[in-house]
Amino acid sequence: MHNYHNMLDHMEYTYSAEAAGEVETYSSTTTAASASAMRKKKNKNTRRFSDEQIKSLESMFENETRLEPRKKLQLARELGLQPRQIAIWFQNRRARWKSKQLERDYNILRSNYNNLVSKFDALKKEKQALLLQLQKLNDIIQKPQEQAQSSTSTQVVKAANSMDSESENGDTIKCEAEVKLSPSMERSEHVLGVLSDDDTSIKVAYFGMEDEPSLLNFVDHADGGSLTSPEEWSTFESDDLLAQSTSDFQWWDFWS
DNA sequence: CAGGAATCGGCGATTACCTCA
DNA sequence: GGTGAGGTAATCGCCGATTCC
Repeated sequence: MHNYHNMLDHMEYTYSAEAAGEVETYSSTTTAASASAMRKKKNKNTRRFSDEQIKSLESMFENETRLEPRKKLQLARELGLQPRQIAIWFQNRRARWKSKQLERDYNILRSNYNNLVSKFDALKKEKQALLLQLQKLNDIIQKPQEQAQSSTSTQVVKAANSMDSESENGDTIKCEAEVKLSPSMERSEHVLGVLSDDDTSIKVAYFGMEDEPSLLNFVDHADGGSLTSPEEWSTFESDDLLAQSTSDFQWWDFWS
């Protein structure tokens, strides 16, 4: 709509070849066809900026990536270039910087991602080791209880028998049997909890949580590794979700 | 004061040309 | 010497912000 201002800008443009004496100023009355012809001629006259010019432009760019109009005019005078050329150079320079920055950002992201992947793998292995350790502990605890339970059952049978035969003393014998039975039954419920795949439920169900903090500590630091710190765990709230994503779909595959 | 036209400068995409392997 | 790739100055078309009337 109102883009012609750019056309005017471009047409009134005078190029660096002017420095060599061939000043060419395009007027706003130039037709499109002749402008095209002149552009071709202009392009033939196009020369790269000198090292000194580039050096000045670069040092200016280091200070500020966008030039104020006044500074642009001043720099143009100093370097013997047109203000438009200065503006274009800064424009192209910003584009190059942005492109490089994108590349740098990409490399940083890729590096972070690789770190996360290796941490995740380490955590998976650690979890497997802990589960294995837990299972072994469970087996160790379960065996003596089974023995105790079988001996208690024998006593209960005996007690029941004696209750039948000695009904006048039955009350004391009956109480003794109940006291011996109940702890082992409760323990067997906890043992069932160990078989769950959920770590939190394991801790709560098996160790009774706050009741036995020493045991919890033992589990948390079983490997002695630094990966078990709360900060590290916070991003992995659901192992199952991550495990699913790794088995069903390698979501990072698109990088490679 | 509101609103449309004009101006300015920036950006992304692209072109034209040059240099170099 | 021809050629393709990469770099860079410049162009084009568009947009948002600001100024002018």
